[in-house]
Amino acid sequence: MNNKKQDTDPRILRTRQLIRDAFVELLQERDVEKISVNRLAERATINRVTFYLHYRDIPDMLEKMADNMIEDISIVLDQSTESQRSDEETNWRSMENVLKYIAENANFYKTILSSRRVPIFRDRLLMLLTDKIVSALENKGSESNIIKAGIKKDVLIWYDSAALIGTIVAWLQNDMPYTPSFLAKQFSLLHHRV
Amino acid sequence: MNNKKQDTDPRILRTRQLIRDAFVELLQERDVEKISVNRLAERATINRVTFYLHYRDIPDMLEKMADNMIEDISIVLDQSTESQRSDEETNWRSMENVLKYIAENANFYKTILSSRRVPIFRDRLLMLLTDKIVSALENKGSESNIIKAGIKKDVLIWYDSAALIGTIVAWLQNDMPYTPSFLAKQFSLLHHRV
DNA sequence: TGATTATACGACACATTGTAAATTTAGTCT
DNA sequence: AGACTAAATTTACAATGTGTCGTATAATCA
Repeated sequence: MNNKKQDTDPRILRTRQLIRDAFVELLQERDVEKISVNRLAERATINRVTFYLHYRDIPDMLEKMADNMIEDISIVLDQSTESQRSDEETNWRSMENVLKYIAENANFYKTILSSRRVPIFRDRLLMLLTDKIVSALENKGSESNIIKAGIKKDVLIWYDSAALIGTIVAWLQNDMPYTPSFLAKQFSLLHHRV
Repeated sequence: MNNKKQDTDPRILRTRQLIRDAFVELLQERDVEKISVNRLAERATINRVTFYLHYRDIPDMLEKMADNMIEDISIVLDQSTESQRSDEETNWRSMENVLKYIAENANFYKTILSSRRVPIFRDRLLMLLTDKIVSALENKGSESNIIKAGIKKDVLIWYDSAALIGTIVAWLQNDMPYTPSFLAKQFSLLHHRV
């Protein structure tokens, strides 16, 4: 793999870290439309051309940053489900661990997730959570009370995954007034109200 | 009021309509980052300078379009609650009417609501629905089963408002596989599962 | 009809973009 | 340590986009 060099060369890591930090800084100051490669490079104390060595343009940069975010959170999820049985208890633990991880990196996640003009991070997280909910539902099977109550499965999936991501964002925007553990428990109550 | 002229002069109305249509068209073709005032004016068959007579820049245009959208939907909401008080039946009718209205303008709403890079319309709609849910909850009072079950009120509001908007967007993105009436009924089932 | 004003047109200074050299600097490897 | 490799810098360039001038034209309204 050529990735090895990309992931170990300290010059590359340093530059990417500088770009990432500068982007988060600028995003706290202004809308994303006003963030030019010019300003980004200036703030990151790198040359403008160097930016183009790493990313095609700013949307490309956002995508790759979102990829990394999903990778990080997936690792947390995988660690939570090591034991492999996908019951209620496991799902609740997973959510708790994800929230804890987000809380530990609150500055980063608050900025990128709650920034109104950069929905890509929210979208990616939504996809991840949707997958999680789908597989949880499939394990539950068709005898679920929800389905019996006349609620369509896809509507339920749309509803709950959007609810999860929206609540997490609101929680961050309000500076995390509840502990990760408490919020995870709230999700558990809300999600299984039937 | 000076607004009168702004709202009646056919030249102004025509120009704004041209801009709006051109924007929706372009948004279906490319990401919003690639929509310049240049291209927008060209597609709208107006002079570029004319755009600046109406809007400061593209974000300003988006805001004003979102204002109009909220205005339109608020009218639908007000019509639904004209005579009646705010009981369950009324809330359900309101939602049904909003969904019907959106379905009638599906092309416009699908484009602007489901476009990933233009979250302002979704955000505004979220705020509107949040208000609606808050007032519905307040009418219900504190004897609500939900509150008794240990679910925090603000968490519930975050959860359900995000769920509503997310489901509507998913419904549009999937080309409205259910009728407005059916989906409103699904909301009713989901929202009152306790 | 005459006054008003939205729009068109051409032009301007300036910023941003994306790319292409050649060169310097820093990290890696033996 | 010295040689090799590649990342980063520097400078330059054409193309595009931005926001704002006058001034002229044409549609609207009273």
